[in-house]
Amino acid sequence: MNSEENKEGSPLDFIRTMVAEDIKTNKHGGRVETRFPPEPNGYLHIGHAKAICLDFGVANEFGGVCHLRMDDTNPTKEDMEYAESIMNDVRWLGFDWGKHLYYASDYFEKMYECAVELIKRGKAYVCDLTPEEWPEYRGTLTVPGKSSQYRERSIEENLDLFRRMRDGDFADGSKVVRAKIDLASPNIHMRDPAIYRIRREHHYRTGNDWCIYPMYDFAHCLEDYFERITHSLCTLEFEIHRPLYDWFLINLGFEDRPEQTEFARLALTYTVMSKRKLLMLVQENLVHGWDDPRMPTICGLRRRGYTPEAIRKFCEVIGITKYNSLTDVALLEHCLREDLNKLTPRVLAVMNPLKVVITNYPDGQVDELEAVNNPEDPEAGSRIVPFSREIYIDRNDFMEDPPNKYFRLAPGREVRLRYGFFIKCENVIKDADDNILEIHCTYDPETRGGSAPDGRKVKGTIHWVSANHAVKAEVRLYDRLFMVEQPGEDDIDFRTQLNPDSLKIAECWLEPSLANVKPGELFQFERQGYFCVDLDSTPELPVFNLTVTLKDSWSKNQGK
RNA sequence: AGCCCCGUGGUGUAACGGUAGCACAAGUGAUUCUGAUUCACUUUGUUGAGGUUCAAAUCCUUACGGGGCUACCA
Repeated sequence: MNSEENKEGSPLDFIRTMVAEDIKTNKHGGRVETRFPPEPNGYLHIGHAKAICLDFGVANEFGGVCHLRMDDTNPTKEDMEYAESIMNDVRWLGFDWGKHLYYASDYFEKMYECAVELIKRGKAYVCDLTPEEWPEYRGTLTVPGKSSQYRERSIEENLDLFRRMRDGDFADGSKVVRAKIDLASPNIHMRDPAIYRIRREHHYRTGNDWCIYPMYDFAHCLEDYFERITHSLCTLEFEIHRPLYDWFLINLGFEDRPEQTEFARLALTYTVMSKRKLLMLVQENLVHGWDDPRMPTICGLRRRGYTPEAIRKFCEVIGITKYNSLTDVALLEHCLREDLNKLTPRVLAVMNPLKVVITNYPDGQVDELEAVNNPEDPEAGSRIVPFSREIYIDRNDFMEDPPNKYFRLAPGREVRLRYGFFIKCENVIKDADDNILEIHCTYDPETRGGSAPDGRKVKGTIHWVSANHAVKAEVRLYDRLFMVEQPGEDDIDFRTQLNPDSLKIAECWLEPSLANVKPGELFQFERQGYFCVDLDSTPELPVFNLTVTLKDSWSKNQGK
C-alpha cells in the first residue's frame, strides 16, 4: 500500500516516479498540488530556496499548482513582516502561486471541528497533566508510557472540557487535548501527542479570537487535506511524524489523502542556516539585519548581487537525497559566477589607488577610448572612457621588486592599460619614509586601443581610471561570515566563530560612466570581482557590494 | 539505549541486476586586451565481510559508520 516499498533510484526520481504514477493511476483525479508551507517567524534563506524549487518545480513539471501557505499556528513567534518578506522572496525567486495563497490560521475553526470530531470518535481526550508531569507518563526511548486517569474520561466530559478550553475557562498550560493513540509505541510521537494547547497570546492575524492553538502534527496534515494537496514534500526530520500525519487523516475518515514524502535539508559549508541563530545574529547586531549581504537569507543574497537564476541553478545542481549532506559554498558561488559572467557589464574601477603620471602625455589633453561592455555578449555594445595625463591604477598592480611570475607593472616594465595604451614605468616617486607616492610612466601613442603596430606583446593588462574624471564610490567587501566549515557545532558558541574581517569598507574610483548607477545593478569590476550596487546607494556616493571574487591564481600563488 | 532513516572520488550527485558517468573542487597545459572567461587533459570512488546470480553500487544477511526522534515549536 505504501508506494515507498517500490522505491527506486534517488528521492528526486522517486518523487517524480511517484507523481507520474499517481497521475497515471488517476489517484487524485490526475491532479498534482504541492505546497510550500513556511512558518512566518523569520526570513527565508537558501535552504528554503531548495524546498521552494522542489515544491514549485514538481508542480510545474507535471502541470500542477503549488500553494504558498503561511503555517502560522504558533502565535508567539509569527508576524506579518515575515509573511510579507516570504511572499516577496518567493516571487523574486521566480515562482508564482497564483491565487493559491493560504494561511493556516484561516483554518482554526475547521481544525477545532476536526478535534471535536476526533473526541466524538473516542480518538482524543482532554488531559490535565502538566508539562512537568507528562514525561513520566510518556515514558522514554526504552520505557513505554503509561495511562493517566484523564485518558479514560468520557466523550461527553471531553467535549465539555474542550469547549470550555476554547471559551477561556482554564489557565494557560493547565490542559491539553491529546490524540489517543498508543502509549507503548516505539515511536514517541505516537504516544498520545498533544494536539491543542491553551495559550493566551495575540496572534498577528486572528488577534485574540483564540486562546487555544493546534499543534503542528495535528494542524499540518489538515492544512494539506483542506487544500487538497496531493504531494506533501517536507524535510527529513518529519519522517518520524509521518505515521501521525496519516493517523489523523485516517481516523477522521478522510479520503483522497495527501501523501508526505521527505528529503534532506540543505547544509552549506561556512554557513549558518538555523533560523534561531540567524535571528540571534540580527538581534545582537552582529550583522546589519536580515538582508545583510553576508546573510544566507534570500534577501541577503539578493542584496549581495545573487540572481534568481543562479539560485535556481544551484538548487537544480545539488539534487535531492534522503541523507544529510554538506554542500560546498563554492558550488553556490560557481552558479553565480556562471550567470553573472554572461550578463554583467565590465567596468573600470580602482580600489586602492596609486597615481600614475604619463610624462609624455600633454597636460590638459583628453583621449576618448572605446571600451567593450561585455566580451561575452556582443549585444552589450561599448562605451567611451576618458584618458588623461594623470591616472590611477591599483596599488596591487605595481611592484617595485616583483617576484618571478608577476605580470604587471614594475620599474622598467611595460604593460597595457585596458582599452588604452601601453605604458612603461620610468620612475618611482617616494617620500622620506620610502612610501611610494606616485609613479612616472611614458606611453606609446602607437598603441592606442591596446595593440602595438610593431607586434610586440606585453604580459599584463591592468585597470585604470582617469584621475580627473573618476567618480568616487564606496565598496563593501564581504567575505564569508564564518571561519569554520560547520559553524556552531560541538557545543562551541557559533558567535565565537565569526570572521572579524567579514566586512571591509573602502573607497574606490570608478570610470565616469558609472556616475548614475541604480541600486540593484550588477557589474564586474574587471579583474577584481562581481559587484552589485547596493539598495542603500545614494546618487552622490554609490555603494557597491562585492559578491564573488574572480578566481585569481595570482593571489592563490601568493598564499603558498 | 529503543525505534526510524541513510552510506558511490575531497564535495554534491547519476547508473531496468549488465561499460561506475556528470558537476564542483584540485592539478596540468592551450588560447586570451580581465592572472577572469573559454577549451583540453589529469588525479581521486561504490564502508567492510559473507552470500544469491553467468553478472551486484543495485537483491539478501551481518558488521561498521553517519543522521534523526524523548516540545503544550514548526
